[in-house]
Amino acid sequence: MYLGMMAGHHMGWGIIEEEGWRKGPWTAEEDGLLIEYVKLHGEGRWNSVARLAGLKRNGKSCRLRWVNYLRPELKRGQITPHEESIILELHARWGNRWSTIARSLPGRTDNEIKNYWRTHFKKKAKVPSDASEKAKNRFLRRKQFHNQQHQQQQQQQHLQVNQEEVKRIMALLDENNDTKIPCFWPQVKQGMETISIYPHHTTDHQEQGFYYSMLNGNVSVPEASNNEENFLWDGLWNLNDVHGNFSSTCATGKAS
DNA sequence: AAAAACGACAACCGCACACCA
DNA sequence: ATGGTGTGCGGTTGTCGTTTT
Repeated sequence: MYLGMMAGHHMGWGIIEEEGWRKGPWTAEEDGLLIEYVKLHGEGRWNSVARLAGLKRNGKSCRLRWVNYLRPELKRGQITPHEESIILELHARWGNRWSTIARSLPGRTDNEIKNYWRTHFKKKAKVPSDASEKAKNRFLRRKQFHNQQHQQQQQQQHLQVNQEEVKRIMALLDENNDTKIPCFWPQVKQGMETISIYPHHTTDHQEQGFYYSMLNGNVSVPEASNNEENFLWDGLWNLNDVHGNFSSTCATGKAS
């Protein structure tokens, strides 16, 4: 039930609330006023917009319109297959933490991702006996097996990463100013295994260390990651992968 | 051709949290 | 300590266009 619609009176589907706030779809004129406001005053202080910009919209509405639609850095167009795979992987990891997922997809909003998920995957995700559920179970069994093996191994030897290779890759990422975009997290051969490197998002790479994610889903979390969320980076699995082939994922480090 | 169902997207709501006086 | 304000998040709903029956 749409309370605003009941409380206010219609102007098409553009509603004036009793308090005087407009609701419903934004007009081009309102968009223009909001853009002008942000140009002059920057983002934030949304409750001042009505007064300063002459908009009959409350602060929440203004913020939402800006964040989800008017921001210049927003990416338009369809979600790409690559973005889709990231959404799937991060949703498997974090559940409905849309804003967290959105931080890994530059130019996409939490609202957009949420809508996309609901439209494309919610029904599938509800069915517990489908192929992806079976794949997940296979994954968990496999992961458990590898964890047991690696626990023994890691007690004996500390993981030594090819530091030179890591530095080289990080320099490349920096050059491209690309460290926040999970287009490709590089992988480094480490003995028999391939390791994906997730850069820690601070300025000093020397001190931060990196997150490692083994191709086989096993994981070593270095000293630098000391909170719960980092610790959760114990490898990702791909909902798409119904055949049980588990790939290293193109995950991202935390956005700042 | 018309109605129903569906999909995509925009926008609202309630709640929680941070900050400040 | 507390109440007010601003902001962000996740859930939900409404609208509209397209597809299916």
